[in-house]
Amino acid sequence: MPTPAPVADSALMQRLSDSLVAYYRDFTAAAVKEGLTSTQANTLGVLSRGTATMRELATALSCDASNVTGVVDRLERRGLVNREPSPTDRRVKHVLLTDEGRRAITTVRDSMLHTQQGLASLEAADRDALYELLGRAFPQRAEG
Amino acid sequence: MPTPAPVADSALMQRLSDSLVAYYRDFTAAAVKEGLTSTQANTLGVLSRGTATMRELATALSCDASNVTGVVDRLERRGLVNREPSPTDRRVKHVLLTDEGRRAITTVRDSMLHTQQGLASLEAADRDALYELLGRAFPQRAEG
DNA sequence: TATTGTTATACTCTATAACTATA
DNA sequence: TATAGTTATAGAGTATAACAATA
Repeated sequence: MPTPAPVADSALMQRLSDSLVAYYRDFTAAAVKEGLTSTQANTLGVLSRGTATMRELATALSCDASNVTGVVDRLERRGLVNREPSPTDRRVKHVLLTDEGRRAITTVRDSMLHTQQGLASLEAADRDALYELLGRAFPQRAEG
Repeated sequence: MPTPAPVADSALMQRLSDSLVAYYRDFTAAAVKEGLTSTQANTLGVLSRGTATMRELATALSCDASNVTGVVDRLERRGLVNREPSPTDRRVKHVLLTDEGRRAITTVRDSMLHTQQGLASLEAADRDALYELLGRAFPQRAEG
């Protein structure tokens, strides 16, 4: 047989699911080591890309805005984020990562050993290819 | 410059995170359309590969065994799974997908349009490459 | 009128600890 | 003694609906 049969769509979907489960397990375990839930760590991850309003956080976290209040409450109580009023719209609050919050999310990422080892097992060209393929298969939606 | 600079590890981690978030969002939305939580749909997905004991479900779902009782309770109440006693060990219960449960998880998978469209936008050779790279980056652990 | 953030409420998910039945 | 599954409990995540303040 000159060429192997193409991967069935369902097999690729299944492998994506398996990869997600493995990644999420690694991420959650790393978060727990820092005393964080996966939602809390995910929130810090969003904020590590830049300040966001409560509303923007809800969008990024794919959850209702009412949930963000509690999540940010708990993070703020632990000194990992701050709420600051918007200077231009008194309804809006900006959420910022504190230095301690930035340290926490960095530690979480550095603790994802399974994922890091898996990626490190690929050659540089293969990592580039994976990066490229993921970018095409999961194009990021335009934001705000 | 003859060759492009290799993708930074942090950039690849970030893209992996973004891609899996997009996948998970699609999966959760598809589950909600079927009246399922993501945990419930994930449980049906595990069972679609074959029967599992309560203990095996806990391992596959990466959660404590005590949680599985409630998750399976709710699925069973809706007729999506059944519990059957093991013929060889009276402590053990096997969880089976019903026809309705199999229909539900199939519908969920068929409803993941964003993911399907993303994958369909790749050529066959690229889908094969993605399948292969994910398999190497996230090798599945040996199971019981 | 519409939007931002919050509160109240109810359900689900999750871990820990203690328990029963069985091996 | 150890294991499978359950129950009790408490904390966290989630959606819906209603609300006050602001635009």
